[in-house]
Amino acid sequence: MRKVRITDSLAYHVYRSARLLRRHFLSMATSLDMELTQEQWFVLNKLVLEDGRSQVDLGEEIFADRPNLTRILTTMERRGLVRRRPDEEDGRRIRVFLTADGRRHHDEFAAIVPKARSQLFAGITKEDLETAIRVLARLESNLVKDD
Amino acid sequence: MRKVRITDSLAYHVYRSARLLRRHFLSMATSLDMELTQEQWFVLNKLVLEDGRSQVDLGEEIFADRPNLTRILTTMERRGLVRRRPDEEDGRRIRVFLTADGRRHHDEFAAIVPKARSQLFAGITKEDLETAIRVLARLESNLVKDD
DNA sequence: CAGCATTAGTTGCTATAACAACAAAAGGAA
DNA sequence: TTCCTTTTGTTGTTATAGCAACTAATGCTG
Repeated sequence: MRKVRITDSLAYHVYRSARLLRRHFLSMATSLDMELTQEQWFVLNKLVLEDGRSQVDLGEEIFADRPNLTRILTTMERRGLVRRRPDEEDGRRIRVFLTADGRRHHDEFAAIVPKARSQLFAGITKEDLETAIRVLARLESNLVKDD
Repeated sequence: MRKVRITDSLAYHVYRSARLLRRHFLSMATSLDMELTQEQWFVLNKLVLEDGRSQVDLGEEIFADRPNLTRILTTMERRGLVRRRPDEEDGRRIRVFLTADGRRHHDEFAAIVPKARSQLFAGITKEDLETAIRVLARLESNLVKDD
């Protein structure tokens, strides 16, 4: 049998990049004296673009499943970044809103993103970066399809 | 301020791909009646290439930090996939060995990897795939450098 | 060789991830 | 309207992720 060497695989690099990015993200937040995880940042970002979304809506975009999102939001609510309010028309839904502090966290973090990106992507051409994004997007759609 | 839209970023796609790959991996293992996580597979793969490595050695390659690896190995040992034995020369080190069952799990899973890959990478050219791997590898080295 | 720094591994704490099971509300069909 | 299905969110269990702190063994230095 031909040996499978995981370190040659895209899957391995996706896994490794994801871990390193996660760690990098945490240290960026810490450098701003914030306690903010990558997933919490995704949520803040989504809420800035469209406040008051239901949890299901948020989950579809950041791709957290419902239980995860419940817990992420519980943590964020405890930290005062978001507020949850029942939907007045649909008793099952809960709408999620940014607090002033949540918005402040978002803006502060967003301000350093461009500089962070330029460091992360040093030595990578624009074309290659776009190719990588396109490859991952296709990989994602291949993976979603076979659900 | 220009809006940062995370879904346009490579970081977002790395995060999303990693989640989808993780999930896909689990369902592949389940389809073989195995209870095997992605990280456990990485460990098996490394041990097949070189058995009896220390935990630090394993950690460097699969990039789990020491506490994580301790717990992953504890789980794997409980499931009978690996065996830990103290290094006879260095009392601090613990060497990790594949069990027969661990090797069986590895071989069974390795056998379906090529087919899985062809599904995952459908519609992606060899060149683009290689570009994506190269981009991620560079991203990783950029991230490791600034530690 | 005595004292201290380093290395390897573990434990504790908190957060995310995947899955199953559950409860409550809404919606649809007989 | 009653019953059943679907949708939304929560809770429970197990596993990984990141960090700090700890122990034990080793190695270095005076």
